[in-house]
Amino acid sequence: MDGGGVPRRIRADAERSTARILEAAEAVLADDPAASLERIADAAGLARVTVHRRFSSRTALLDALAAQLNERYLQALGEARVDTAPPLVALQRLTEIVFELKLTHRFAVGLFAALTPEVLDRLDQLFVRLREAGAITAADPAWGRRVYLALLHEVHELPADSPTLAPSAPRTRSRRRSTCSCAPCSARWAAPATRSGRSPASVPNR
Amino acid sequence: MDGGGVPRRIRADAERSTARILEAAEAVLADDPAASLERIADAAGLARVTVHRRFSSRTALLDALAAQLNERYLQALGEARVDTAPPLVALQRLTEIVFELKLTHRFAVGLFAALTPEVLDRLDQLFVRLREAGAITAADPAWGRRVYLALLHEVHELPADSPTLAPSAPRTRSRRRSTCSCAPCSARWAAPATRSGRSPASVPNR
DNA sequence: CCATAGTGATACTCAGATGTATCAGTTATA
DNA sequence: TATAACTGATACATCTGAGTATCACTATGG
Repeated sequence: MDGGGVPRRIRADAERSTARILEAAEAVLADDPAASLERIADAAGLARVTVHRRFSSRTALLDALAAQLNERYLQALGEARVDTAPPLVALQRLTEIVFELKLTHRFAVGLFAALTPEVLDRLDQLFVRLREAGAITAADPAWGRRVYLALLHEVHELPADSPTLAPSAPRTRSRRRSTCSCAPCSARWAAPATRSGRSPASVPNR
Repeated sequence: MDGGGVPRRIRADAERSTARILEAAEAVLADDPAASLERIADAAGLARVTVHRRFSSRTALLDALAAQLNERYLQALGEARVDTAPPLVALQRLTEIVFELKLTHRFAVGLFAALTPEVLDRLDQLFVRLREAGAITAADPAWGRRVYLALLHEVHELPADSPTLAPSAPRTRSRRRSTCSCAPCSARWAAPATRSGRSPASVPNR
């Protein structure tokens, strides 16, 4: 399936465009998952047509975002040496990195089934080791992983002025789109295709 | 602002329609938050025009869903006697009800800022009482509330065959839209207005 | 039973988004 | 420098959904 077609070398400057698009997409979509490709292109400082050239479809772009997140996760798992370091040490290292990931990949992080089985498995393995070490008691490692990620998520959703946390890291809490914190406003959940408001939120009040 | 307009009595008939629409909307939107009003109307067994007659706009419909959720929450808080019962007892009662709410109001539950300050305050008060009773140590009741809801949410997101839970309640886990569990498929996140796939998810893998 | 509220069917308008095509100009790189 | 890749601008075609209006029909409830 590689076909012996023409190599069609990719210019360095095109790769930069791709990177800028991905970056802009993450930023814009984190703020409004229903944002149009045009807004993403604007944020990237490129024309909409260029986005279409780099990504055959909107879906392809979103897939790329998910793939990027998984790469970062694998990188984080490697850096934290989750397979070899003492589990509690690994957990702390991982936490710092994942926390950062949740800030920088707010959109991708909210994608359904964003994480590949490989990433999930490696996370689960850490919880297996935590259990073996007696650090946790939960029988099911997947459950441990879910709770872990859920709690991290809640922390990262906390308002900046929360008395509970006094984070050292810079917290650029843009609180989604500022115009849409109110119930009626935010309720304009992903209005499929109209002039009416848009903007949703992945993990809200509940 | 009530204007002395014509009373325009509302027929019982119409109220039933409204209820059916809300019910259908919750079901359809839980499966696909970007679903069109047409699909909702279909699910309700009504014409799309009727939906527009009952709710002036899509936004109005979503607002109604949020309002309904808040009503249910207030009702739950009342039934659990969170203000008077021993806090741990209240917590358990509340948990059962909220757990049910998360199943029956999967969409509204995912709306950003769905819960009114009133509901949040009353929930927080319970955590204040829990702390006073020594049941928990968290300083910030809002944080307790968030963790509580987040964990409940994770439980309700667990796959039906999880070894961790052996729930007594019937668990109709439709796993969102069955066609869209895979990454590429689910990545078709709220494509604003095209023939390409749709369907997102409010609280996914992370 | 009858005035009236409610409904479905149909046909619109309007806006926004995706995706394609073309072409002229610009930039990287061998 | 010259080829090929990349880009922006522009113009389209197409689709989908929201929202409105009209009219004939049905069901409610006093």
